[in-house]
Amino acid sequence: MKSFDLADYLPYRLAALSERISRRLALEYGQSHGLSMAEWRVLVHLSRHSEVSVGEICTYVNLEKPRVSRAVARLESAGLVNKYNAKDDHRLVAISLTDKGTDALKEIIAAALAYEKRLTAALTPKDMERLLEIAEKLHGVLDKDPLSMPRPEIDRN
Amino acid sequence: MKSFDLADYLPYRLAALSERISRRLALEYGQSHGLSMAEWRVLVHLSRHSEVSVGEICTYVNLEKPRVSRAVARLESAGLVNKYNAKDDHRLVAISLTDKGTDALKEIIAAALAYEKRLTAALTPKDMERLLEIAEKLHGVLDKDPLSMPRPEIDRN
DNA sequence: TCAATATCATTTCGTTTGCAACGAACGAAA
DNA sequence: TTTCGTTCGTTGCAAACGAAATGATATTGA
Repeated sequence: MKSFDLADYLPYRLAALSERISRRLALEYGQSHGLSMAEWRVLVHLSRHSEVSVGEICTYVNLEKPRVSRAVARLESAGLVNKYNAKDDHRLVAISLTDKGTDALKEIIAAALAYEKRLTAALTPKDMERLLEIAEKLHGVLDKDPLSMPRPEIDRN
Repeated sequence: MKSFDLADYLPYRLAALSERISRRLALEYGQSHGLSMAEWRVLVHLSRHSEVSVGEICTYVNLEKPRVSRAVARLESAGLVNKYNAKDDHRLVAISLTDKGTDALKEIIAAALAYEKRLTAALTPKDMERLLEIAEKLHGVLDKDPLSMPRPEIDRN
């Protein structure tokens, strides 16, 4: 039997690190505002785009459609977003932040940025540059692999 | 409102990359042998350790106890592992690979290593070294954060 | 020795997840 | 206009998930 150690396996290492970071980050928007990761990502997208559809949010925040749909529903009943029918195309939906959502997001973004700062403070600028460069190389491999899921729109270059 | 782009947010970037890799990898052990990620990790641990308990697997493969317990149950009914009561301490369970499990694992490990090779082929040795170094720095930040989950045993440098 | 406490694996229970099916609304072609 | 195929968002459903409860065994301390 070939020797195989999870601890040295790149996909595992990345997953473990990423999960550890994500779970810690989830406390920032979870404990303070009771949001899930999906809800947090939806809000973030809305901070930059208004009157957007569920589908657009999906491609941008890299989540499945049912998940975004349910996240939006919860955000709506929490009063953080508005949801209308799109004027021109009645299949689509037009989602926007409410004032309450805007206020909540302001706080959460501040917390999220502060948390990111704590992480990146341990890295040199060169580290950061290299990390993104390496990530790009790995994405490049997956891009050429037809069995891989498409690269998230947001993560192009 | 402060500008905030998910695309530039380190925790998101890591999560997106890691998930893309994990999902592609899952095809290797999923389509060929019908295994879940939890089952795959359990098998991997068993390739190096015999007569282990559920708890030990947990700390090593970084999964919650119910998840490992169920993974082991499925692996057992698939005939890939044996599960006895530990000789000395009857609360513990002693899990080992069967011959069938050993054979399956041999194939899966080969596929997993081949897949990893495709990824790392895009990286220089220096890249790899730097990536691990950066990961270590990020873990270091989390280690000092009491709100963060404990670092996976396996990932201690 | 015998409670009281701790540890281990499993199971229970409520929630979340994603695939697939669905109905509604659009666009194209006849 | 009508019909067919497509694209929306939502929902049904079964599987997976994790926190907490459970039951079984060990260990500790009186």
